[in-house]
Amino acid sequence: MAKARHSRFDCTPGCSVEAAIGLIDGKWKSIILWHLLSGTLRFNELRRHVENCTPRMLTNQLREMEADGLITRKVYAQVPPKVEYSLSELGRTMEPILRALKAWGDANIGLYGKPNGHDPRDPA
Amino acid sequence: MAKARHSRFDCTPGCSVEAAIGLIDGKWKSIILWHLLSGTLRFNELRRHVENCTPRMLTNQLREMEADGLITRKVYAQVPPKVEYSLSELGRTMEPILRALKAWGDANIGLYGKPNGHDPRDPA
DNA sequence: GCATATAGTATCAAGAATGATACCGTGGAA
DNA sequence: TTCCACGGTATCATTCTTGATACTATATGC
Repeated sequence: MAKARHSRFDCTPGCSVEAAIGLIDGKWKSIILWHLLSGTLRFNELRRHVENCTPRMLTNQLREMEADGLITRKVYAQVPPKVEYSLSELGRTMEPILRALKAWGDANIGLYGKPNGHDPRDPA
Repeated sequence: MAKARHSRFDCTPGCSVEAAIGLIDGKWKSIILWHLLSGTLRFNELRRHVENCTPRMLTNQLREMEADGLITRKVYAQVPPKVEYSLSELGRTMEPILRALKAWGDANIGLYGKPNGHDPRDPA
């Protein structure tokens, strides 16, 4: 988060929920985390996995998650460069969340996607 | 979502994750859903639960979630008006996600908040 | 000498999300 | 007669987020 969209300070009952979601609500974060669940990936590997994500955004999201302690960045002093991203221990603790999201999506994706091959809101 | 921040159409492997999170990434949505887990609430009850949320935003988020089929809006023909919000059946299926978020937040909230009773960034 | 691959960065622009504030109708209570 | 509660809406402004595009350094292979 460039600047916390979900505040981390108030503590109404929904606070913890807010806190947790605040860490994964970047446009690509959940997807990145999901892919990292399967193992370490290099920058360009991530780019290939997360299509349509510009390098700027990818760097952005990775840096934010690194700052949040969710992922680890390992740089190899090589040329051409080699940088590996992986889940930190903390990041791994998000696995239940990610799996719950995945499960829900798998179960309900038909609702707003391709029940009959196209989305109703899709003009084509 | 005024306009889907998380696209609902691509289908890279992280797709379902994206789809699920797309429905709850409004600034207040997860919190609203969390409170509705405990039962039906009226508009102003929600306002009291979700502090700092302007009526405009509350309406906004509620309408979006209604459009997404997550919540149900029941209007009573009374004066003064009475409107009740509750989780739809679909909304209820999000409970595992919400609980996972809550569990994570509860376990890790100390990381970025009040490890010693107050936030260091809190002026008071 | 030249192109290639890697892991980014810089700059600018657009678009989306959120906030602040004021306002609405109505029926009942004071 | 005036005020309040309820469930919002309207309008404007601001801030946050995201995208597009071009660009960098350097060792290696051709």
